[in-house]
Amino acid sequence: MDVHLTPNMEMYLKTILEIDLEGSEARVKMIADRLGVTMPSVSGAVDNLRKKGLVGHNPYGKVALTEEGRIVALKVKEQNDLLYRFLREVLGVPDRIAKEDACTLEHVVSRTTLNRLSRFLEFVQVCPLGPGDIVADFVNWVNETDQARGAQPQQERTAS
Amino acid sequence: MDVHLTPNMEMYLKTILEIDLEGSEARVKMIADRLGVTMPSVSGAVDNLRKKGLVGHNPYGKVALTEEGRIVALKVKEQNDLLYRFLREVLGVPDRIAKEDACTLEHVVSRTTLNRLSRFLEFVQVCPLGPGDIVADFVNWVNETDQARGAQPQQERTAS
DNA sequence: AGGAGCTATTAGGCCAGCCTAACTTTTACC
DNA sequence: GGTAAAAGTTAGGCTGGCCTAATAGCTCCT
Repeated sequence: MDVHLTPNMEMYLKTILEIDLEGSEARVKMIADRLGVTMPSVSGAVDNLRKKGLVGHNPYGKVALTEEGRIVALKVKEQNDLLYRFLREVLGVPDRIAKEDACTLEHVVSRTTLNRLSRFLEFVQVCPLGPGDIVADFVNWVNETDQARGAQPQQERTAS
Repeated sequence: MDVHLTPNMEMYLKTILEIDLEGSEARVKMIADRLGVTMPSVSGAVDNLRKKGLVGHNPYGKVALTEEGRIVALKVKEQNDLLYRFLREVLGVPDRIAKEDACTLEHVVSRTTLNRLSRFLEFVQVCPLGPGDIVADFVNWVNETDQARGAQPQQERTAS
């Protein structure tokens, strides 16, 4: 019981969970469309996950998470949510980018760091140190310094 | 001039830079040892980078960054440093894990997020909002709540 | 100078993931 | 109920990255 999955396999699992949470049946085509891959790729991946006991699937049928698969998928989703919230709520990263980054990071960040991140989110929200809202302060500070730096634009727009 | 490299190629490049910064010649074996791969793997990677114009190398010779390779490698290293500092200094992640995570993340985090992260680091250090040191406060708060939660251990030690 | 031993390269194989093309099954509609 | 379209699978090929085994080149020491 410690399935170690590649990032891609985790993505398949998470996608199946998401479809499931929306109340739909996970079909190969649907998964393919969401992940932007072709159906044969999904067929292969599903077979892989089936062999690992994480999904149930008979040919031409729907794909369903097993008990264990669901646990793994939920863990991935949790990690995604945590990272997304941090990027959005603390760093103020634009929504689209926060989603993309969270989706990449969810597979590779250590448990330890995630736990710390979770604590940090809690911390800035409960904000047990008084009136100051750290996040708001950060946003204000960024805006102010952005203005002040108007002249010397740092290396924000990097050469491409 | 916008070489897009895989994470692995970036790692090779960064490793060569590091050896260089230590004042040594980058030899295939040295790179292999540092990255924990075999020499043939390095041979292949170096050839790859040479074809992209990022390193110079003639057979049985040393590997040296080109002008452009150096720029890319420095960028990667910068990203690593930034992430490492954030993990260590803000989140308080243990050193070894911070290094590992930074090394993974350096290749996959968006420029936007890195810029935000950089600003955040600046922010918590300049700490323009008064006496409170956010990081110290965070550490204290974690310790306090850790204690308070002694009974219900959360899900810290995850099943393995 | 010549051979031992280290360093490096080439050759060839494996795995994960993706693709297209071709085939099969299911579905849905007339 | 038969047939066309959609969904799914199988086959085969590609890339990146790693490995081992075998070969080739360097270096150094006697």
